[in-house]
Amino acid sequence: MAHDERRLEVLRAIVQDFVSTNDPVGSKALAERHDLGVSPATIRNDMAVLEEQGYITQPHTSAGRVPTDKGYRLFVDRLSAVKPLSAAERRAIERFLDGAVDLHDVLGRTVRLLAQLTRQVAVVQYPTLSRSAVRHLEVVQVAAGRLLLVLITDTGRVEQRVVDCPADVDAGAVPELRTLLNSAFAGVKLGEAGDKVSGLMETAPPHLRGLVATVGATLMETLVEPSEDRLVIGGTANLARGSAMDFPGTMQPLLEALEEQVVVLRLMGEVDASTVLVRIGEENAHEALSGASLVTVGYGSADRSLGGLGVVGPTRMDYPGNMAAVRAVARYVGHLLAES
Amino acid sequence: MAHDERRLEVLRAIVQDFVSTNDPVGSKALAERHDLGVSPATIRNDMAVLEEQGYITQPHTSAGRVPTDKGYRLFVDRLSAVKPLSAAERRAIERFLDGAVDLHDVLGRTVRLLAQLTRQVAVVQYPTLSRSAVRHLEVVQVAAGRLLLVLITDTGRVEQRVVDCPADVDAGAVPELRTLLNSAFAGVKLGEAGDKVSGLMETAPPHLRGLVATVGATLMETLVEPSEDRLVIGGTANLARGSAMDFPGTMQPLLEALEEQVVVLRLMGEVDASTVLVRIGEENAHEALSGASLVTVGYGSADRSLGGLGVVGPTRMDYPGNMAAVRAVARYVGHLLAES
DNA sequence: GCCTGGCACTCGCACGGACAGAGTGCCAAG
DNA sequence: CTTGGCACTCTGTCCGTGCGAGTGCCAGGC
Repeated sequence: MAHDERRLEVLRAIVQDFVSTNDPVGSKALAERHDLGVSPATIRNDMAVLEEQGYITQPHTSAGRVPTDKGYRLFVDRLSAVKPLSAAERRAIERFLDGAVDLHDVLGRTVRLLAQLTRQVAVVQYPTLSRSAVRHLEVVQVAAGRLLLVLITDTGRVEQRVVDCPADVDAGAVPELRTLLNSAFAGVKLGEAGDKVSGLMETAPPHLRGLVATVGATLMETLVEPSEDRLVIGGTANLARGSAMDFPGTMQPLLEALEEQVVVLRLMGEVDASTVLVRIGEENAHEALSGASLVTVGYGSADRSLGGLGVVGPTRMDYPGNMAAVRAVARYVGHLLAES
Repeated sequence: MAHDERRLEVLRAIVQDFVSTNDPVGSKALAERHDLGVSPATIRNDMAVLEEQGYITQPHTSAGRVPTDKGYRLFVDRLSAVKPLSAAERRAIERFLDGAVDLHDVLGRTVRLLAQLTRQVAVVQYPTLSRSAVRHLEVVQVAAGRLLLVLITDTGRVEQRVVDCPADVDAGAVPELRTLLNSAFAGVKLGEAGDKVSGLMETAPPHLRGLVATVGATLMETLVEPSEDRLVIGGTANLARGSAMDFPGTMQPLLEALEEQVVVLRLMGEVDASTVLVRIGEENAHEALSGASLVTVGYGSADRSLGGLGVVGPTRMDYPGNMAAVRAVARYVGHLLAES
């Protein structure tokens, strides 16, 4: 029925106008700025229905309408067209990300790029350890009874741990240990490394047994536990830009939640590389995020996902634009890390 | 002259009251809250002089007085007693920092600790590469013509670079190269490594020459250039706490400057482990920092400084408290990194 | 049956005047 | 040099008013 369709069109217009102007939008302004082909009065009727259904609301009795979380949700699910990036933006992505020297650099550039592209807070998760594979294990003796263990993954991530050994370590044993560990672990996915550790205890030559036991314990912690899924955050200055309206009172709780990382990390756990996931306002169970929206997606090659990235901003954000930017950046980063 | 001394006492009282209440302080309130032994009228006279000398100012004709940057400066230089940390705080430092597993973890904990202790934005510089020494160099072949170079410093910092070689690398050459590099560089201070690289070109066995040349070039970049003096920042949520008054309008420029890092890094270059450096408001040449104060100090062992750390906040901050916290944390971190 | 123009109504907000309170500067006296 | 007193100058607040935006509803037209 044309009737229902126009009503959705009205909702779309409201969202678009409100996002770009940050003012509650009234029936008259809507009729002027969009070719809806009907008069303000008709739009008012539609708005009344939309409000009854919970898609929009009015801040005060005599102000225009503002989308609710539910309204944004409908907009994102059914009303927003994919918004292709401009050629300039595509070029910016390449120019920005190429020439990164190591993983840290890639992620640092990514977060700055995303923040700049979307003018929101950007968040990038370090490649999750358990999904990567061991490329190399390095053992360095830093003192008589102290070894430094360095793990290099095929995503370029480096983890290090100091291992205190009960007895002094024979210098000659270190290269042996290194060879042993590498032949056992090279190429093994971190999530599956736990079994190997116990296997190694038995097959190791006798004179290395003690050492392997000690090192193995630390290795277990490092490999198996998803100990620190780190997060890189950037563009927090963007929060302070339109703040007054966007975040009621203060944005302190939001900043705290971002620094806390754990909340965002949990959300990142749900991402997947094929679809951009949008969480709007109250949909985020966590209180501090209830006034914010997240646009996230997984990155990685086709066969495995490495981690997630995305942006955080006020519910009043440019969803189509941000979704496009997030997806494009994730694709590029995925390729970059897959080939290295 | 007792006269002058009391005037300074008045300034101290003004700073203390203003810092704790965030309200311009008037003569009457001062007389009540502090035992200055004189009447409000006398204090008014002193205030008039202090204002003429530029130490305080009044926001409006009929409001109390507020310290100027110059006033804070005098306070910091001559009026503030060292404020020892409470036993609880000392314990918090130890409990918080012990149990860190690697360098990244140490710095992450440090920045959180400082932010929590001072309720300001905390900033910690990664140990500057040029002041550290090489502990180990690792070479890993990740593809036929591609090597991964991992540098481990004695401060526990790890740097990695991918090296693309023009020709395929013989697998047997990798261990040789590793041994060669380590015997040449182990223990060498990074700042002095440049000479070694050129020396190495000549002394290397003929079949490794080409490889050494390629790897050497990358090594030079990594070792000699103070490429990325990274910064860890935390507690930005503290900026949003008292914001309204503390930062005129928006704190966006300050957040941007912090993310930019370069401004703060330059300031960090001037620190030294023996004295806590305080920069107040306009003393920071940079515009974005003109409304903020920095309290910084170097950390490291007695014989060499590794980097700087500190806090950033509104000029209206608890200088003695922050100075004490910054110094105490720097000492502890210095010890921690020196022994590892 | 749906759209439209008209109209009365409701608020929020900006403006302006009045007022109280805080704080000062100055002066004359101790 | 200090002190109490006093007049003065502001700011912040409260209130009342008017305006404008926007709505909801109704009766008439396509």
